[in-house]
Amino acid sequence: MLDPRRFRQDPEAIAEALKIRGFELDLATYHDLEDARHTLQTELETLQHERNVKSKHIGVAKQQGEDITPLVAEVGDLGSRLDALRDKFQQIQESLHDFLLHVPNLPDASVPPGDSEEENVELRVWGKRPEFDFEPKDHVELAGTSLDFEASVRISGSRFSVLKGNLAKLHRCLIQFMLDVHIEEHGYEELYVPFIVNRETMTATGQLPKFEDDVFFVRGEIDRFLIPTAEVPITNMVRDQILDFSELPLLYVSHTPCFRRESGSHGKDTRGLIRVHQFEKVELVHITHPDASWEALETLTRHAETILQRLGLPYRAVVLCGGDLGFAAAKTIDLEVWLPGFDRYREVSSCSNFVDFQARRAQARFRPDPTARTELVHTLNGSGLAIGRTLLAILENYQRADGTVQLPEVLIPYMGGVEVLQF
RNA sequence: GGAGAGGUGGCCGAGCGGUUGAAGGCGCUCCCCUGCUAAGGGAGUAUGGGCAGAAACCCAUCGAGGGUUCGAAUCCCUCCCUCUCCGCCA
Repeated sequence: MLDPRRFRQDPEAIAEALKIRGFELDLATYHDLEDARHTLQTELETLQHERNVKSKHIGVAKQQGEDITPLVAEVGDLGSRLDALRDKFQQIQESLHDFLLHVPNLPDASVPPGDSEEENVELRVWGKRPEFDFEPKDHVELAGTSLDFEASVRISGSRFSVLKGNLAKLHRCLIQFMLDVHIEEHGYEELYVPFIVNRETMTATGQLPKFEDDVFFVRGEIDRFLIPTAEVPITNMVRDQILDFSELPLLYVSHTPCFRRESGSHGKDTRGLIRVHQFEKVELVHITHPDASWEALETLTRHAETILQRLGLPYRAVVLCGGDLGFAAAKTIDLEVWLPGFDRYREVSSCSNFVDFQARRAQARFRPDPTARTELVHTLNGSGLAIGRTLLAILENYQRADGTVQLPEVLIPYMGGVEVLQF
């Protein structure tokens, strides 16, 4: 959520800044709500004050043994007038809050203009794309029966996967490898977190209220949702917390499954592991001092890149243009791995700085020094990396003419000495 | 699943219908005193909002939401959560 004060001060400037991401701010509605809020609030508070004063008088009079009936009469219908006014005020407050919850974050000044993916700007390219003296296969062809979509369709439906044998093991080892690097070399603290979360948690990170159609809902006594990314539970570690200055930055890493409805992507990426309802990720989250978040975005992105480099996978880093930017992000750098089977780069990590946007929704604060007022922290996250897509990138980049796959050096110890995958 | 006890500030904890945003303690900040140390004295110390900011003033907030009342931390209802005992269970 954007700062309501800043909003009040200059909504036109905010509307202008949001145009970069192609968001049309409904200024008329905003002004209507804000004006109504202001009028009602003043009116309500005056009336409340009146009631408080009179009630206090009654208390004093009663204690002194005076007759309070005339005083009670004087309060008259104040109560019912207050009730009516409070209802109206709360309704407006709710509408205004809801309005603000639907407004995306302001893009950082460095975010390039553009409407779609095509206008993202390449920052750097790493690694040499493999050259094959044969026609490279995609991961579905390569994995053969180790990737059992017939089973996953029977078990759950389309867009799920069943991995078998060494392919399933490689999938598990990738998780282990990534966690080890981030914990032992990059200094992250590992977390194990819930995969089913409540509405408040989903609202804090920005998935709700706007994107309820994109996530899986769990039926029950209270509303709960399957996490679409580990960012949700991890960032909510600091929801409603007041951290000490000395605790920052917090660096968390966690491996979780991610569940997505993919409701807007019918017919898109239907082949293989590229776009599924359930996949695994190792996620990096930074909770930082507001002055440190831009540097942290660099650090976090480099940490994710380290994984690709260790695995010897060619990739490029792109900065997302305004039109491709996610709802809560101020700036995002995507890491895209080269996929020979698709003859293109595909996203394996998305590293974002949310500045205070999520922190405000989450009321995640810190105290700069013992006497100071609390301030909002900044939050960042990025995949380090998406497991399924990394797995298929390994298959496609390391494939050989005979259909076997040579494993990257760093994974061999994890695989118990297995150097080549045969399917 | 059954029975019971609870949820109050950064933390502990009192209050159970009126001037209580909340005693007391711990912690923290500033000042004073004490030649170190230990200890002592004083003042201050929630969040959000009315309001860009400061002061003053005002409003709201005692797990959440409703209700009763002139007035609710306090009484009633619903929900959420925590703890203890029993049962069940990876």
